[in-house]
Amino acid sequence: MTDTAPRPTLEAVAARAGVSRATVSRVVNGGDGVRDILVERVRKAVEELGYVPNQAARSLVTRRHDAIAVVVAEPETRVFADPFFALQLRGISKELTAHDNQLVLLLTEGRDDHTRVGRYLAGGHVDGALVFSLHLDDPLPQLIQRAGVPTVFGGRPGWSGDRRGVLYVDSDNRGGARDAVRHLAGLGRTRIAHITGALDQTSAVDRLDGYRDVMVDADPRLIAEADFTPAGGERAMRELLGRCPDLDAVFAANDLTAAGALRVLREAGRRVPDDVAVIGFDDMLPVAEQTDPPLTTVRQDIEEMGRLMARLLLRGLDRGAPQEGVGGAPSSVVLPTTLVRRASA
Amino acid sequence: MTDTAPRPTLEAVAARAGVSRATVSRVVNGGDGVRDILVERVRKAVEELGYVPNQAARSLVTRRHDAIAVVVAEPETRVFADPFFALQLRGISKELTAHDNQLVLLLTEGRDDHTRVGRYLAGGHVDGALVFSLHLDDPLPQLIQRAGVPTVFGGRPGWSGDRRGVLYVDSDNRGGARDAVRHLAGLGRTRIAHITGALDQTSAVDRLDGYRDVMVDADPRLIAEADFTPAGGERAMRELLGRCPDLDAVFAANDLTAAGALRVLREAGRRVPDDVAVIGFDDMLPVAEQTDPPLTTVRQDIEEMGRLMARLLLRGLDRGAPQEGVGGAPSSVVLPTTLVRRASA
DNA sequence: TTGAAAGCGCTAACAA
DNA sequence: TTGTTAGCGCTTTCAA
Repeated sequence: MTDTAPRPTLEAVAARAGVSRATVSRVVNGGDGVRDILVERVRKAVEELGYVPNQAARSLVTRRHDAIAVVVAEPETRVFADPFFALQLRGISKELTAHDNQLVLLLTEGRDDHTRVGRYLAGGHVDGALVFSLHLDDPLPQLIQRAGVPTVFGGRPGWSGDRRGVLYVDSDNRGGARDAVRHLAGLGRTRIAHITGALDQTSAVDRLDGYRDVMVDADPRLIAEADFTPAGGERAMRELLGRCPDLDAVFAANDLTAAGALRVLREAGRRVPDDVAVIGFDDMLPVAEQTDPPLTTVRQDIEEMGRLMARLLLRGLDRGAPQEGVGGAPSSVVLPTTLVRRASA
Repeated sequence: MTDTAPRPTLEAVAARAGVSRATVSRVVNGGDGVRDILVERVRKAVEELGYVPNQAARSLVTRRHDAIAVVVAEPETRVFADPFFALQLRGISKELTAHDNQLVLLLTEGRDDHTRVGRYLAGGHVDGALVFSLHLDDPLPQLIQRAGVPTVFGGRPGWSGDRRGVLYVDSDNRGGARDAVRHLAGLGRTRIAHITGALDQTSAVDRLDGYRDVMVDADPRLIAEADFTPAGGERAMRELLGRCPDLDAVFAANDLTAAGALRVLREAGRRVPDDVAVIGFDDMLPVAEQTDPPLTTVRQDIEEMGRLMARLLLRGLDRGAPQEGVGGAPSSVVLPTTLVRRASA
């Protein structure tokens, strides 16, 4: 682990190029209003000295950091058990990189961490924040709001407070759920059950709402609560089978849950999709393609969600891509979902 | 998206507490050599004003950033198809947080990104780097080495260059593979096949070496090359079945591959574990527990790897936990693995 | 034990 | 078009 050699400063470059610091600064920041000959000379000096601007010094005066915090508030391990998180991150990273912004990752584990994150955000280290916090009772969103940092949420935040100016990017969970249930109905199924996700998350609530939109007069016993996990799916499926042995279809809140349900159905001797059709949500490939039979599911474009979050934030900061289409303030985005047909329904 | 209110400076705190800036600075940084009465006064002023130090100004003079870059160089999407990455990140984040360091995430996509990352690292934005780069031909490690940033690698880096002072944290891939194959042999299996991982990654090479350690005179036709994916596992398993119909066990380079193999075996009418015993690697729960039958596999403690990487780096920077045990320079770490028995072997 | 003062490396008025 | 100069907010000698 070598020590870093002392890096050349603007001063050094200026000396070498035979110009003032101001001129070097101008060239380094785009070179507008500087004669071509000088631009050339400065560029050469920069090159020769291997000059890289000191970001701390720059931030001190510009009050910009070109850095965005990504806050992942996930007390549970669920986020880490599926590629969801990584995919969003990738989308975010791509967009930030394209606009020369750094990504500062803040993972929080429980309440104690909240104050730490709040302090950090309030500390003006970053220009904005992208926040994943999908739990209804989570204090984090408000905390961040108070820190006065421009923020975009991943998924509709489930707070009851002031919603004005709250920006988020979400999938059309409700619409996707409707599509899934309609597809099952189109298959001629009439006893369509739903296994919910963790109902303290807006995505789970929205998917349940979508189910209800279609199954207006659904037998309430056809709904079983779970938590997005395979184990939860198994438990819920057993419950359902006990309560409603005549069910002929299941819409599960996500693929993991559907995988659990599939296993229980097989154990119970029900054939899928002949006896019971099953649909999941997410289109999490390693799961959806590996189940037996492969899972029909509702796909959401996770990476695109990430990219959009970053774009929205950057735009709000007056950087990033110029507004496409009509101008005006950026607003929340809800991305469409698509039904992916495989063998299970 | 509200604008940030102008934050109070040291100056303001000093004025309010009726002391000099220097004194406030001392208090904020631990308060050594300042009378208790003054410490008290300053703390109060800090509190009342909601003062948070400006990190840019501080870095400018201290040349410290309390920030560590995590570089994930993964041209393929594989990293994102399993929770491996997220778990390491979690371990890293925990350790960094415990020592008040920020995590700057740099995701690279292909070669073009390398120069960007190199520039960033050389730019002195961070105090050190944790790098995941497991491909044999990857230029990134050398690039980083040249940038002169203290670095710890995740997984043994597969370069042929100067290895002096290269620090890494890895699992005992070779030992774990040996355990797996020995376990199969202990089950009385004699025709034990191996499906490799992507052989441009050291982990795959090491696991293959472990297999060979035990199967000294193995029929070379018992080895089929794959790439850590389920599809690769299927392909390799078909190959193997064609070449060596008499095989009675398979050690797959990871769980995903094993899952693919399992499916092909079932299609081929081979019972697992009765006809063919199968072992994977990773203990990736959502996969290993969901396969049919559940997968016997070699577990590595991913999160701990991440934590250790961070600890090693921090220690090299003379921060972090005081050296446990004997002193001296930190050195690379290879973590043990454990065999987890389930139904497949 | 405290304060005064000199920068850290850069940008951004303002003059020239 | 270029240079001069005054800070940005902080830490850190050096004196007192």
